[in-house]
Amino acid sequence: MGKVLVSRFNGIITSGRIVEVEAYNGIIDKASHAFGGRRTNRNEIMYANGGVAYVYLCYGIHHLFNVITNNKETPHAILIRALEPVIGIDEMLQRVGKTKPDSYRLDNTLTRGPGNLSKALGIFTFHSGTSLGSKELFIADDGFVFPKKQIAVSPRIGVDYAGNDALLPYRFYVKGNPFVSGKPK
DNA sequence: GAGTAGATCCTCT
DNA sequence: GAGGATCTACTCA
Repeated sequence: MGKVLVSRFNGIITSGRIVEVEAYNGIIDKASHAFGGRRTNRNEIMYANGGVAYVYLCYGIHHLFNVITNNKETPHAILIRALEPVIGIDEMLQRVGKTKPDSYRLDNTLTRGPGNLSKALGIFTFHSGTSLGSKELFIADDGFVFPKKQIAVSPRIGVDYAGNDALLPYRFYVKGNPFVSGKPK
């Protein structure tokens, strides 16, 4: 949280500050693809050493971007759910297909929600497995931190099928930030 | 403003 | 052959 996710494809730089994330707690988390130690072609990446990207297609439309966080054989992941745009806003708008020349700089749907932010940064499934130490895709730390008071916790979104695990407080977000998905309070 | 359907395709059973 | 870590637009009130 508070760090900056940067993509640099074809010399075009786009980046955004991370304002909303969800944790997926490995093999004991029903909402995780790795629940019960499941291991498939798709989620094989989750069992790799931390620091790589895990991207997959959801509902046939949306690319969801995760960061693998733990050691080899321990499939923990963080889903990046929302960014606050920093660099390359025009580029991102083009990728999303938004025009709105009048008020587009205030458009907070650009990187709001996991599907949108992946599209905005130009991240697709073939980036799955990319190291976040690469020059194309990485997370930068510019020293900025959100005050603890601004960080809120809640259950995760869109994981109702996971039973009790859907209630776990694994979602973290910046209070009042307009790019956070879900309903503002 | 709230609630719901439709999009759309890869992955696993 | 079914369903999903989602989003948008449209309906109805």
